[in-house]
Amino acid sequence: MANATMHDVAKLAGVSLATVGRVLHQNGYVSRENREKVEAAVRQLGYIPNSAAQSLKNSSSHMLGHILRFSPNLLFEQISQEVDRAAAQRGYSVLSFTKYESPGEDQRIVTEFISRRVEGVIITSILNFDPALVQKLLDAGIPTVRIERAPEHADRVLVDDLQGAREGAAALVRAGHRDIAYMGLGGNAQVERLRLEGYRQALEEGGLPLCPHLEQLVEDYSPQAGYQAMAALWAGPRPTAVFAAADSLASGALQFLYQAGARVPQDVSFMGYDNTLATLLAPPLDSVGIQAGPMGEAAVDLLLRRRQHPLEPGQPGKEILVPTRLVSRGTVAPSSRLSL
Amino acid sequence: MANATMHDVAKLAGVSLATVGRVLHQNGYVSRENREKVEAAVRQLGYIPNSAAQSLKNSSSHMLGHILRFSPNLLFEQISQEVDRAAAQRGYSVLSFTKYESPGEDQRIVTEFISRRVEGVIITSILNFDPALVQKLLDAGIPTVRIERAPEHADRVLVDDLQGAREGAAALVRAGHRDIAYMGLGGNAQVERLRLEGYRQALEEGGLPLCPHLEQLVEDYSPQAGYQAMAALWAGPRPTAVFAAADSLASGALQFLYQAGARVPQDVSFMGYDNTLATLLAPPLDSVGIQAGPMGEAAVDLLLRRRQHPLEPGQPGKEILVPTRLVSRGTVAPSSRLSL
DNA sequence: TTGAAAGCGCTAACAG
DNA sequence: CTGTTAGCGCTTTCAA
Repeated sequence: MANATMHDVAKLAGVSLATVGRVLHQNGYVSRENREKVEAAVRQLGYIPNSAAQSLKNSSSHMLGHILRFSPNLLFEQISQEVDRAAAQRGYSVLSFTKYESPGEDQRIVTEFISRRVEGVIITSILNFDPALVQKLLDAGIPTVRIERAPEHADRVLVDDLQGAREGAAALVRAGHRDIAYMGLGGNAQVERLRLEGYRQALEEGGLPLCPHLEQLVEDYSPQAGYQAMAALWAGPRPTAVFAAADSLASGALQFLYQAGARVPQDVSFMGYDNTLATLLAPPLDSVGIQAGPMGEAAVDLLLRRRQHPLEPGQPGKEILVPTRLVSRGTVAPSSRLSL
Repeated sequence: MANATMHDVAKLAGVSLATVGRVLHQNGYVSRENREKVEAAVRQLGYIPNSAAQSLKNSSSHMLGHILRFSPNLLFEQISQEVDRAAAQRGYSVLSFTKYESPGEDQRIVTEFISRRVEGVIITSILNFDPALVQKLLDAGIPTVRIERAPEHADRVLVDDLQGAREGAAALVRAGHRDIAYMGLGGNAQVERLRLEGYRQALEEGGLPLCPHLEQLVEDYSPQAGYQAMAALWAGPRPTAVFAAADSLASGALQFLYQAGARVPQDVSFMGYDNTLATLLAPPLDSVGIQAGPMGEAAVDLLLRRRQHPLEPGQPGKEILVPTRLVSRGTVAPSSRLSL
């Protein structure tokens, strides 16, 4: 029942603990004969090292921690997968916690990470994660990296939202649209500011005026918010194209258009953002893709590299900017509205 | 930098290790005076126990393992969240692995679980997970529970798919539809058999004939498959209602209908299954909801209970059937086709 | 009511 | 080339 230990292996092979250790770690000299005896014993017993003992001895757990929050789109789930995969490839396992809004939650998670002696922590898209607790991790010698929403001073992996949004809106401009609406989150968090700014830059670069009534700023990324925003746009002077700063908003916007009987792209062109739900919607949407794979890899690498060169207090953190990738599926059509 | 140990606490408090232990575990007798000294020292040092040492000593890791596979819908992500949450509430952390199809993957994951001495493993919706490896877990004294796809003999948490599908199709029957199509996965895995069977039962109970050409069996749960299935249905004698055995299939079906210019529910009523994407689609879909919360809880509880009463070899595993919950959003309309 | 001490399984320095 | 040994940090028995 209980697992075999190195001791059992040594006894069965008729050698000492140290010899077993040498074979297992392939270091030091071991006679061919003993090596084979040990290998046979390992196989026969199905010996698997006890990682608690290893952790204790080496003070290294080979685990990373990941904190994220549930969200209405699939992006964080994707990032979670990719973080796990990247970690696995580097011999690490990931302890994930989904943060819920319950008092003491942050505290509990951080304590758990410290207790488990994780070797790094990834915080995905939670700007306000209690800074004192992040500091507590750093004090415990645990490097921390942020994905997507991050304070300036932290190590972080960000989406190139300015460029991404610019590219998304530019595609609409290039198709000849002049009345291009934007829907996205309000507030002045960096992510939202950059997406809006990218949209505006694209319009200006296309020689188009910015119309406040075409900028719908909503309160959250729910489909409902997208629905409302689209309803508002449809009531006023109608745009011929819409750029939604998240596929989840696009989802709601399409629900409104469906109900209103307007068709995409015949009646209005559409561009989404993040490329998570895009393939699931009707019609499948053009969307500015966020690349979860590279982000997960970058985060894990940054963390592991910090083990050699810890972030000195006061030093600015390292920022890795991951480019977006626009995917076209036919919801951007040439503008049919006469422009002269 | 490195964390304080019990030793540090003892020294600072001027007592022995054993006394610190007593305070920490609230057992044994400790004088009020010493208790307060220890508590003060713990606070001052920010002492957090090293769980590797605890695991080693207690041979119990307070971790569970979870294996799941990436899927095109959101169900498994939901289950993953709920498993994590249920485990956290019971003082356990979860080590999750997403299984990719790469050789040696199963082996690697199981070895990792045994090495970490997880106290139970949840396998979500992977019927063919190498049985020899599951046996290896059991041999190592690690109980295992399956979610959604499970061999008969295993402890398992299943969706009541027969009842769920019956209820979903029955809603269409009640609305007066006589030509109700089904789209779902072929093959004879239990999940798929039961959903199809539920659909058929509902039709029979409504006195409707079963028409083979209305049963579209596809190869996978992708939107593309749903699209194709809907195209096939739309080409033949058209149904007035469609029951999709997964929201991801519904997603593709709606894409086809959108393109074909048919409207839901005016031209065809629609019922989805699993209720994951339903709120994101246009129009938001009626769907038979799978309850990830109760499933996650049941799985964790089953696992933890097995620590007291291990599953004897030969004994049949325990099965927990979680009911579905139909959610209406207006895509089932009365049939307009004359029935007499 | 308290402390000393053994040992969980593993690693690695040291002595042969 | 091989074996002995001292811990890593914690729990718990035993003796005081």
